[in-house]
Amino acid sequence: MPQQKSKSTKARRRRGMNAPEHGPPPKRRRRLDPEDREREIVDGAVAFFAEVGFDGGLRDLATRLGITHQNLFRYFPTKEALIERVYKEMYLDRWQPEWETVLRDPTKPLEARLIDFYESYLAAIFRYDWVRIFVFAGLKGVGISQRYLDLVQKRVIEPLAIELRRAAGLPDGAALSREELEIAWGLHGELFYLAVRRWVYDMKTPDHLGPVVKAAVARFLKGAPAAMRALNAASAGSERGGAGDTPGRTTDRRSRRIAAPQPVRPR
Amino acid sequence: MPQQKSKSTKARRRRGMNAPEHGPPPKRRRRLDPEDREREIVDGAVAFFAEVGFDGGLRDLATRLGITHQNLFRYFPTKEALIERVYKEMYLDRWQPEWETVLRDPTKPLEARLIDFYESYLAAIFRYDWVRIFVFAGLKGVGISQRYLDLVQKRVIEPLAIELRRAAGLPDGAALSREELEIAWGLHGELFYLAVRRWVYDMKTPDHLGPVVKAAVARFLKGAPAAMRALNAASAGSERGGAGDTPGRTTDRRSRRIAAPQPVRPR
DNA sequence: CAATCTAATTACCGGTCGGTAAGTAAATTC
DNA sequence: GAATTTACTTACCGACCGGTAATTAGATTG
Repeated sequence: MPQQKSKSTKARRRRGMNAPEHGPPPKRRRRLDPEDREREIVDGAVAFFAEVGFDGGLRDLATRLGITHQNLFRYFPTKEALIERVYKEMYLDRWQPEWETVLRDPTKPLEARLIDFYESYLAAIFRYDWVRIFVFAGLKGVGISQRYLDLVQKRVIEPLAIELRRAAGLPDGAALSREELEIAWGLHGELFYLAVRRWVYDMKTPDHLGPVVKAAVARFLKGAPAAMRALNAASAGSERGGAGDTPGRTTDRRSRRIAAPQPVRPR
Repeated sequence: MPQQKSKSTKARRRRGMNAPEHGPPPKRRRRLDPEDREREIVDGAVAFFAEVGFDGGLRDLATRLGITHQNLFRYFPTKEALIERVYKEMYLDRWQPEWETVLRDPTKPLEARLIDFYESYLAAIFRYDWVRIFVFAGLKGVGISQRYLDLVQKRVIEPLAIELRRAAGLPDGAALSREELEIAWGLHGELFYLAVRRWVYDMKTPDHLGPVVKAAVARFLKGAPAAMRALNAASAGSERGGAGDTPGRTTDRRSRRIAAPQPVRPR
């Protein structure tokens, strides 16, 4: 790691041009402050790998940045290290802890909480870079995206499932079954798939997410509590008919719990 | 195209061993009938590219098949041609026209139709190979996966949206708005995202899809017709607020139809 | 201005990629 | 059995990959 130099000279930095200079490279050699250059490299790498995937060549990336590919090695010892940095920027540094509190805020109705959460969440991830890199990483089998989804499950899906239980008037406390989690994943999946359609398959999608989120949440909440109740069908019948037409298999539900040893109780 | 030989000798084919021989390659040279070899190559390519993506090397693929990579060129003039063949097998040849009729069958209630359709559809696509190649192809920007999704929209999503209109007691005939389509995409996306969680992110998902499909459809139908009605809010009041809180734009909704040009990739 | 420091470069390496050309061997035919 | 056909292989090519080593040049300092 050659960066982070004397630090006494750090004050008088900041030259003029910092734009990535996409066009024809200036003949004159640009000598940047290491942290500026590193910033450019990381940002460029995010955009580059999002577009072509992690098999993209370092020479191509360097060309986009207006530098030679060797210069990359001054900042990252290996391609893998650069990719790790991209992951970090995308998934570790961008998780907002408030999300977890918004979902549990008892002063607001569940519908408002879900709308607030998903509007904020989508504002963070509904982007070309984020979605595509996330999918690339998943296909590559990189552990970080799997761990990210585990985080989503623990901090979003499980709390939401518990709220749904409450909204359905069901007793709390028992571990969440896989089927209960699947209900909560439904809303999440619907919205994420919208992002995939947009950024992976380049389909036309609504311009503004707000109305879509509101509609999806409202629709979701109209069916989800009843579905939770249907899972725990031992107690009460469905409230409007229609959904309860496949009543079987709900008796042994308690037997196949999720493996999670820890009680999902929010901290 | 070297295959498809004299055809007069086609009758006396079929040697013994046809298994892909995954283990140590037999020292003796296997001389296969061209169509058998081609079948092995295509099947092997599907499995191989599904695993590592289309950047996987032909030498690796050939090694798995127990042949040399040159032999591949006897059957496919270029790597791209092989990949095209994989697409064809996966997406063109596996579409079942009955799907389109099942959805419109007027003798069954909509819920039963949706359950039948999605159980059949998922039985076809909820597979490691299919899902991963579909996602790989989308990221690569290959036209075929985009065209496939256009097909899905035309043959599944649009008919479903029309059925939802009917179920909501709305007048038929007018062109479908983007928002109406988005409702129908919701169910589809929820189920496809389940496949992505399973085959791309290697998460635990329910073992049997039947109950999941039934639950998702039932839940969906509890909210979707109301959402359709909320979109055409001019007629009746929404039954619980929420979705209709951006009431403007519903009047000129007819003006921005699906054909809208929409700026691609604003970024 | 020369001296210094170091960001960024040119030059190069072994390995692998998709693809070509020539040779080899397994089946068929007589 | 010998001749023939052709499925398959070995040998090789230029281009490009990630990565190393030596060199150049832009800014700062005296």
